[in-house]
Amino acid sequence: MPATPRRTRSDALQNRERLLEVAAQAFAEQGLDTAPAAIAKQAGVGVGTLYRHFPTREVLIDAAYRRQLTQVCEKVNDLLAQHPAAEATRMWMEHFIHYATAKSGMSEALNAVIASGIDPYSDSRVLLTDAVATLLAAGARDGSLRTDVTPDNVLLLMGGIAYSVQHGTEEQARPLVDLFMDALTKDSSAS
Amino acid sequence: MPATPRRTRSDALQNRERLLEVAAQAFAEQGLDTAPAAIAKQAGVGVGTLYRHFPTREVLIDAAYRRQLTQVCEKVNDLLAQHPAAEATRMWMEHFIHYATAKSGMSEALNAVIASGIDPYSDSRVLLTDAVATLLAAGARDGSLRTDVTPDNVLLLMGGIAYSVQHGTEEQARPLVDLFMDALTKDSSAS
DNA sequence: AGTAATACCGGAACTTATTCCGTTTAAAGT
DNA sequence: ACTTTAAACGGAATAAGTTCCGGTATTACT
Repeated sequence: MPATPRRTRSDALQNRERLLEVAAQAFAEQGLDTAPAAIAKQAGVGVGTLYRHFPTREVLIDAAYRRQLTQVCEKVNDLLAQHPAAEATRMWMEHFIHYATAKSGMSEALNAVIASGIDPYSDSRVLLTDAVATLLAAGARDGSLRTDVTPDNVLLLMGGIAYSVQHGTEEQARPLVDLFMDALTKDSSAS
Repeated sequence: MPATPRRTRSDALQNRERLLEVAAQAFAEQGLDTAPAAIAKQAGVGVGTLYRHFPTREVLIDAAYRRQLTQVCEKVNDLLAQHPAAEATRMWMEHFIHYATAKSGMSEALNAVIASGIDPYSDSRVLLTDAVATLLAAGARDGSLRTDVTPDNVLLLMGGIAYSVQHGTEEQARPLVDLFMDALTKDSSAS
């Protein structure tokens, strides 16, 4: 048994970084169904290398969009600092939707991440879940949001909205966000 | 130019029917990712025949689940005949969810159909849209449902719920249905 | 019934995604 | 500096999905 926790090779790190860069650009320009082989080639590595770093399409997408997603999720803290929970939530959802419409491929990516309950522990999913959890917790504290909803519930429905937006415009998503917010802000003593 | 609108060959019809039967069973037993080749083989035809009748996976799924979906959608009329619109809607949603949890593969199929805004004119999608539209219209008539929501909006969110149910239990879906119904029954004069 | 036209059939060929494995090369120890 | 070790590499091999085309069987017509 090799008890040598040898550290990661430097070329491996570089290749990984390169792949991520290329993938992010390729996804944005040509959509999520860009051929893995093409990405590998442009990054100057073999497909084997790509698959070793990112075993499935999902993992690659997840990693490629992580940075952007991080930005979206960080917005939560800013918003909560300046607005009551319910309002912050609405604003965040709109921010989220805006992002989904603005960045080509983003909503596809979001859905790939959100809808894949298969792997609830992907980094991006954790990121999103935490963001929503923070909002819900704040809502519970100031009493502006109902307490019988889980972050997963919210994410799932937001994924649905993002998906619909993908084929429509930001304006078309508005009614859905309104609808959803109405539901979230309703007194939680129902039923 | 052959102006002979020759009628469809009888063996073609039989094959199509056979494929549908086999596909429905295979999907139910082994999930939606059953290999096309396997379905074709069990139906005793070549893959070419399968693809001619059902050009994409979606079309096949759509066709295979049509009958079951029809049943679910027909329930709308029964429910509306005996209950006010809002209550009928809630009951129908629960029926829908129940179906999604009971029939293995059903929620996958539902999502394949609903989430594929790509082809808004698939037969099953029309079926579902009509069902929801009927409910919403009834709600508008008796004033129990808000009027600023489209059937597509509703379907999309129901798809999300169905998807979450796929990985959970019927009970876990309840809060989401409640949430959604709260939103739908809320006064539509908002904002 | 016999024949011509053509819709349909089956599976081979092609394409694209994923896995596997012999070779290379950076890292750690001498 | 040199050797050892195994992590990482590239691309060939495999698997799965989809298209294409030569052959066959059904229909419509005589």
